[in-house]
Amino acid sequence: MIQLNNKTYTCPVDVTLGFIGGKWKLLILSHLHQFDRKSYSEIRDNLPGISEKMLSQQLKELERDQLVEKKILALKPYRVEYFLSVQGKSLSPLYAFVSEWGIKYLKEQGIDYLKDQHLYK
Amino acid sequence: MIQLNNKTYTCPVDVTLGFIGGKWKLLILSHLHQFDRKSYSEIRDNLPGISEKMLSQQLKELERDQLVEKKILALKPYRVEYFLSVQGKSLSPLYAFVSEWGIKYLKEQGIDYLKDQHLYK
DNA sequence: CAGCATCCTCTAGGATACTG
DNA sequence: CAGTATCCTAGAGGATGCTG
Repeated sequence: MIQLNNKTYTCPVDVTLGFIGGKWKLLILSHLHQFDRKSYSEIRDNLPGISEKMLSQQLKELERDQLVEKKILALKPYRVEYFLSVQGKSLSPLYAFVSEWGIKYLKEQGIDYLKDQHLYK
Repeated sequence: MIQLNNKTYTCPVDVTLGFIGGKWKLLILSHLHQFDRKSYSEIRDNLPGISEKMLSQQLKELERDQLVEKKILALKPYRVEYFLSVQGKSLSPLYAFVSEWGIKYLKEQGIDYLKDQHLYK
């Protein structure tokens, strides 16, 4: 067992899951990976089903864990943008692989995501 | 939105997460990746904290999703072994990356997992 | 040994309304 | 626009005991 920051992990995989585990983290991260910089409402609108509570909560945790950074663009009207930090970008191969794997799986099921992407908005 | 098997997915990442999401799946899969073939009790003992209910439930789902296969070795005494299917092995780069990332993160925190692995049993 | 069946807990996550 | 504050619930996950 690995002790770190008052938490216990069973193995390195468990450690990584501590950062990206849960229902939304990987979806948020891979969206930022795909679209570079996004406002709060852009992320929300690109993740159908997420509640505002979950979005702000997960973003806050991702900031705390230094995977995501926030930049305040303007105070009135209040505008921000979120983007992957260096640490967050170090997981880029993961976002890419998980997305590719999904696309490949869909293709095996007869769904051409890349071709029909406009249909899935 | 992508429709597949009566479920709705927001993007390919979401599709992949349908297979490996949750608290235990990736841990089970990466263990089988690391150790090739394992009996039920070996997996259980290598995943501290997992309940038997969770283990058998997750294994069953992984079998259903064709990421894991089970081979019955003997009937009395009943002996089985679990191992990654071809589909399960297609996620190997993921297991490797997630583990490597965790090891690298630990090293940045001053923990040399590979060197001190014997301490974490 | 490999696992169900039960029952239970708890918290991740959701709905809604409100604020700077 | 970008969030917070409350309140609430489903279901993921846990504990225990039993079976072929």
